[in-house]
Amino acid sequence: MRWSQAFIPTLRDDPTDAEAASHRLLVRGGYMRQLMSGVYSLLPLGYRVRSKVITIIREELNAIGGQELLLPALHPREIWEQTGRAESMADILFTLSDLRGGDAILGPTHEEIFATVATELTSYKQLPQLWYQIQTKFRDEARPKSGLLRVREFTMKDSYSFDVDDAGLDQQFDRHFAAYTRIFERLGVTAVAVEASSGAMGGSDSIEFIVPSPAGEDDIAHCPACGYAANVERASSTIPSFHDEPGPDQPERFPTPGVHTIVDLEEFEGGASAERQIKTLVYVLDGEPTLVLLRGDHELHEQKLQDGTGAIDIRPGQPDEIRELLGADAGSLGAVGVTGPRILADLQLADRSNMVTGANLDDHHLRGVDVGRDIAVTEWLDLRTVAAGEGCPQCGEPLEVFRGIEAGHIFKLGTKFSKALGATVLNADGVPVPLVMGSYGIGVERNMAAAVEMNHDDTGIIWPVSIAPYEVVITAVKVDDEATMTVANRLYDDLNEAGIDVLIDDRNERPGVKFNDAELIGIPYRVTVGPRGLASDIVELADRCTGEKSELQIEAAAQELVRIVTRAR
RNA sequence: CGGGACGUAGCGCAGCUUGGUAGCGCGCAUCGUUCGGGACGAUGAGGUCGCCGGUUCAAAUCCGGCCGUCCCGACCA
Repeated sequence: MRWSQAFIPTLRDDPTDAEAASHRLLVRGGYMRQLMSGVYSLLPLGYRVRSKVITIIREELNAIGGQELLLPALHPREIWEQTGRAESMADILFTLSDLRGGDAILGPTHEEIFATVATELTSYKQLPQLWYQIQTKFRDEARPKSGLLRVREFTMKDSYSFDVDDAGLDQQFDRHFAAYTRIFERLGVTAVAVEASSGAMGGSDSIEFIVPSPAGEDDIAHCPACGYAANVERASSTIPSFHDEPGPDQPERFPTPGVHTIVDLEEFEGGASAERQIKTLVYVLDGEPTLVLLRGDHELHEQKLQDGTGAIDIRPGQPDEIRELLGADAGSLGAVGVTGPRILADLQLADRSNMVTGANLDDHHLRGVDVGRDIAVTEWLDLRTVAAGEGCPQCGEPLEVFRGIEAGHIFKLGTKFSKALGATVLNADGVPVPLVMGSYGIGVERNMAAAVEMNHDDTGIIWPVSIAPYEVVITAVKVDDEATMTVANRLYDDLNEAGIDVLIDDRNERPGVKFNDAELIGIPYRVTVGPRGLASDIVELADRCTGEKSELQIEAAAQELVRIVTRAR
């Protein structure tokens, strides 16, 4: 491509509304433009990167036996009602109606539709099957952000596996794990595999691939010693057990005027340290008020609450709901003697005694509470948020917590969707069994952004060769110098012929402008052709990643570049 | 959905307090001089001041409503 003919609208200034590095650089480098919140147009450079990402994904999926197909983005609402997700995912569904008055949904993911197609499978002999597509998803995110990292319309590679039993699913899951590992390697992003919550997907097991980055939105608990890694939505940890002094035979109520928080009670004369307090929260789970208990210094993780209870709709109770339920305001709540609502308690409260909690009477608390004796716990769950420094659940060494971008997610779905939609086959015994499904997703544009987050500097993007829009840029220093253009054009032709993606900067601009643009858009190799080098029969090679410069003999330049680029791919 | 900020030329911004001809830098076009790390001079083109309504002789500016965008939080694959 000749830069003079290309549409590469680079900007001198950073766009003000772009915070994340990938957002800022992709806009400034002329890769994309925003159309509306969370919706972007990919310009020629952006489209080239996207195509390369897709090619890599496609190659790796084909390598594990995936069959590519294409399903609609427009779905009838009824199918989504059959699995209950019209309701459970309602807040992110784009919905529309057609001329017949029917309701339609723009697909946010495709489990329902793949399962529908899979109803045509009839025998275990046809299994396993692995189908995938590379297709546009629509999710009406409450808060799109950070350019391509969190958008409302995006391309996803989603694959779905169908097996007759769990053993088959496990195999397909493991194959995807390996394929994903190769994909991220080839994309030039380091992704860490972590245990994750399945969220709205349901199913038994799921693994996220997380690219460490402060621009991400997921917190990962990681053990440097043994390699344990889990999203905090799911991570557990060990903490020292707490030794309780013996307490009274029954709880004692005492006045605590003005005490409304854990900290207040710690500082209150006759109060207790946070470790000795029981925090009582009121949540409404699918319309049902529920008490949630944790140790005073522990934070609830709502995803754990949702996963642990299977609730679809989950929210903190309103002040009036709390008062109606317990007869007191937040700050004086407790579960002692409460019998109506469900009481969910964090595991760390088990066997604790002589603790302090609210008395369900404003400005009063109870001391000497023995959890097992005094509170009618309905269910014990892991509800607390893991914190850095706590013990690894596998080896006990201190955990680290880091931020990252969810670059991919693979799920063992089980039979949730096949049962709901009637996708069954006959097994070897002639008995109809629901297909055992897995689903596996990678966000294409999100991975482009993740690659930029990981690979950039002050002057611009540093693309991995594998997904760079062009592998080589030839910078012709002086376009009205005949010798320069002869050499530059010949090199351009030779590289093109050798199958190298090459861009020649033949614009009539000053060299500084060209160098800066080349670095901004992040082409891995820049070859400078100009009178200065030509005088000694050389062109200059600059490596965008290392910053190193070297000289190439003109006659050997094309061959040498082909060798370098081919090796780096 | 809660909190905060912003909307004026392709991009980055000033002007608004105190109402009166819409400005600056970059970019763009033409010409000239330049040319190995974002040149210089000259001459130009380009704007329903987010939208609707109100006040006023007069609104980018004051008032009301709406829309849009970003950031923090909540939520989310």
